[in-house]
Amino acid sequence: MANLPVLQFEEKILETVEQHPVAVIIGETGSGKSTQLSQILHREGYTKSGIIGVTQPRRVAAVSVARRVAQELDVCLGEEVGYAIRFEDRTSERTCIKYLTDGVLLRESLANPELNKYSVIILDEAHERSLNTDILLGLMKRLVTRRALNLKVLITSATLDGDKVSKFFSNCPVMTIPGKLYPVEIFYSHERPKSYLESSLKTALDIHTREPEGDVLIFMTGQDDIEKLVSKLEDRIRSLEEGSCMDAIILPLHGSLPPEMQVRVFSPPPPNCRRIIVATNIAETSLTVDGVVYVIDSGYVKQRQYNPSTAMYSLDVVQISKVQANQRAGRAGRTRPGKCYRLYPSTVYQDEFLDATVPEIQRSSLAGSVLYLKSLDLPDIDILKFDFLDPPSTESLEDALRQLYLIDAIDENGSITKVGRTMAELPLEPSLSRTLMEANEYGCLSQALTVAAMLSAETTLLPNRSKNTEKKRKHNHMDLPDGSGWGDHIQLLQIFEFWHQTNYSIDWCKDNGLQVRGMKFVKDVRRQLAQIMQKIAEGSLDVQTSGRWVESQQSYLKLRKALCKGYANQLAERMLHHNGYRTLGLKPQVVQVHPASVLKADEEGKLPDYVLYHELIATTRPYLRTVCAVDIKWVMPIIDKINKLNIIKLSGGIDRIQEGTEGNVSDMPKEEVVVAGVPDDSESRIQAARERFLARFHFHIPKTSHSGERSIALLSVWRMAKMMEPAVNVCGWTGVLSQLHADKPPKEVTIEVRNVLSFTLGSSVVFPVQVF
DNA sequence: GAGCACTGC
Repeated sequence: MANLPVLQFEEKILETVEQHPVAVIIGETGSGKSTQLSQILHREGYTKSGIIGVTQPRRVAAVSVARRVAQELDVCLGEEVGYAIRFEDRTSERTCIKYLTDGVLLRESLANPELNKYSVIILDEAHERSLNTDILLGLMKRLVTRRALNLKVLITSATLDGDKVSKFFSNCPVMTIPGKLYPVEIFYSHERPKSYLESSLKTALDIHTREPEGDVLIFMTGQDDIEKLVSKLEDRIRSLEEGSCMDAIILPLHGSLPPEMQVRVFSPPPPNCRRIIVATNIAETSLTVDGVVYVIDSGYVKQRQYNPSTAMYSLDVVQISKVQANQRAGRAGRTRPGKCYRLYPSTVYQDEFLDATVPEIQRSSLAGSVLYLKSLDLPDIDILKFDFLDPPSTESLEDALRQLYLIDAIDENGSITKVGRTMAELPLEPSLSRTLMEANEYGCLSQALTVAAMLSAETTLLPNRSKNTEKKRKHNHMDLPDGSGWGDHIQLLQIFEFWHQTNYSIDWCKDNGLQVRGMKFVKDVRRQLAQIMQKIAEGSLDVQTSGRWVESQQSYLKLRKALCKGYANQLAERMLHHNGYRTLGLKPQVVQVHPASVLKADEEGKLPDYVLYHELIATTRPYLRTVCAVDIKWVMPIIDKINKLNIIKLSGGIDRIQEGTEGNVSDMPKEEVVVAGVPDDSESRIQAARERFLARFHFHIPKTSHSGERSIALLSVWRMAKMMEPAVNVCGWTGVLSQLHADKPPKEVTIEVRNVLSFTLGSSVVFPVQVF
C-alpha cells in the first residue's frame, strides 16, 4: 500500500483540493485512487464537516472498495467506512467515508438536492460515462457554485478527455497520477482480417505454441462468436502433437453465462497449463482476470444504441474507441509485462477509432432521466438547455418529452404533473412506474408490482440458450405457465405467482430452468417497490401476492388495462394481412414480435390487433420483445393523444418556427384534403382499418384547384397511407396521376397498395380517394 | 425457424 503511486501525490492533491472546488484526476489503472483519495482527504480533516462520498458505477466495486478501505483503516465495515447500494445500506451515524453507486447518489439527491451531508463528492470511474454519472456531472456543476464554500468535488477521467472535463468545470485543474501497470507491447496486424474469428484463432494458436506461459484473453463481440471460437480452439488444440506444448483450458466468459460458470475464470490454472479466455467486453472493466499476459483485441464491441427518430434501440457491432483499446491492452500488464495483439492496423486505431466511447447519455432513451431532472424542480434548469458534458441531441430530448406526455408524466406545456412526481420516486423506467400507479386505481397493484419486478430482472432469469440446453429446457418447461395467450407480461406474473405458491422453492426454480439468483432478486425488487408504493399512498395497500395460483382472467384484464396506460408510448398495431406490427407514434416502424414471445395467435393464425411492448430492439431484425395483448378500446384515446401532441409547447418554447417536416401528421393541411368513400366492406378487418385511417386523417382534394396541386395533395394522401402501412407499395400510380391531370378529373380515384413484405401473399388494400 | 453486449435505482 505504501508504494501506491497516488500517495506520492498526497501533498499536491491536498493543495489542489484546498484551492479549488473541483479537480479532475487522471488516475491510471493501479494508481490506487479508488481506495486512497478518500483516505487522504479524511486524514486532512475533510470528514469533520461532512461525509466523503465516493461513487462507483458498479455494485461490486462499491462493496469491495469499501471493504478494502475499512480494512486499511482497521475499522468495522459499516462503521466509519460504509457503503450503500440498492437493497443494502451498510452505513451508520459514524460513517464518514461512504462508497455508493452513482444511482444511489442520484436517489439521495432527489430527497436532498443540495446533498448537504457531503463535504466531498468523488465521482470515481467517471470516464466510463455511465448515464447516471453524466447526470451527476451536470448536477455537480450546478452544485459547486451553490455550495462553493463547503463542497469539494473530484472527478476521475481518462487521459484522452481530461481537458474536456476540466473545460466543463471552468478550467479546473487536472492532475495525472501514473498507474502501476507493467509495459504492454502492442502489435498491429497489417490489414484488417476478413474474419476476425479466424484471425483470433490463428493468433491464439501462435501464442500458445510459441510464447512462454501466461494466460490469453480474447475480446470478441458476443455469445455466438465466443461459442464458435471456443469450439474451434478446442478442436485445434486437441489435434496438436502431444507434448509439443503445454496444456490449455479454453474458457468462455460473457454475461449470460450462469454465475457459477463465470467464476471459473477466478480459479488459477493447474501447473503447466495455459488458460485461453474468450470474453465479451465484460472482461474490459467488470471482471478482472488475473494471470493474463496476452490480449487479443478484435477491435469490435456489441453496443446498444437508441435512435430517437425511430424510437428504436439497436444492437450493433461497432468499432471500439481508443480508450477501450487501451483498456483492453492494459489487461495484459497487470501481473507482469505483457503483449497485446490488435487485429487491425495502427492507422485504423489512429484515424478511425473515436477518442472515447460515445457516452451512454447519447445512446439511450432519456424518458427516465428527463423525468428525474424535471422532478428535481431546480428553478434554474431548463431541460433542453441542461448543462451536460456531452449534451444529447434535441431530437432525443424531444422524444423523451413526447414519451412522458403520452404517459401523463408531464402536461401539454411540459410541466411535471402530480402523477409524474410520484413516478419519479419509483426506481423503475417510466412505463412501469406509470403502470403501477394506474394498477393501484384498478385494484391490481399486487400483480403489477410482480410484473414490474420480474421485468427488472428478466434477462438474468432464463438460463443461456445454447443449443444443447435448449432441448432440455423445452422438455422441462412444459409446466411453466404460458401467459394464457395474453403475452409475456402475464406469463411473468404467472411464473412468480407459481413460485410464490411453492413457498419460493429453490428446487422449483431449478426444475424449470429459472435462475435462482434472478428470482430472489425479483423478490427483493418487489418488496422494495411495495414499500415505496405504501409510503407514497401514506396508507396500507394490498400488495400481497395471492395465496393460491389461479388463472384469473378478471385480474389479467385489469392488469392489461393498467399496462396499456403505462405503455402508451410503446404500442403497436398489427398489419392487415399478416402478423407483422407497426408501432404507433410519430414515425411508425414495421416490426415483428420476437420469436421467444408466448403471445398466442387466434384460430385463423392471427396475432392480436394491438399489443404493447416492453422493448423494441433491432438485432437481425427489429423485434418487439416482451409483448402483451391490449384492447382497441383502450388504445383509441391514446391515438388521439398522439395526434394532438404538440412538441413546441411540450418543450416549453413558443418562439420556435414550426418546420414543415415531411410526413408529419400535424403539418398536413387539414381543410384541403379529405379521403372519403368506403365501397368495399366485405372484410371487417379492412373495414376497421379504413375507419381508423379516416378517423385519423381528414384529407380533402379541392376540385377547383389546379390539377398539379391535386396531384400534390394526392401524394400527401399516399404518404399518409405509407405511414399507416409502411410495408406497402402503390400500384398503377402513373395511371392515377394521369386521371387527375385530365381536363375533367374523375370524382373518385383509387390508390391500390400492395404489400411488399416477402412473407405475405401479395395481397392488396384499396384506399379510394374521393375528389370533391 | 430464429436468437441480447454491459450496467444500475
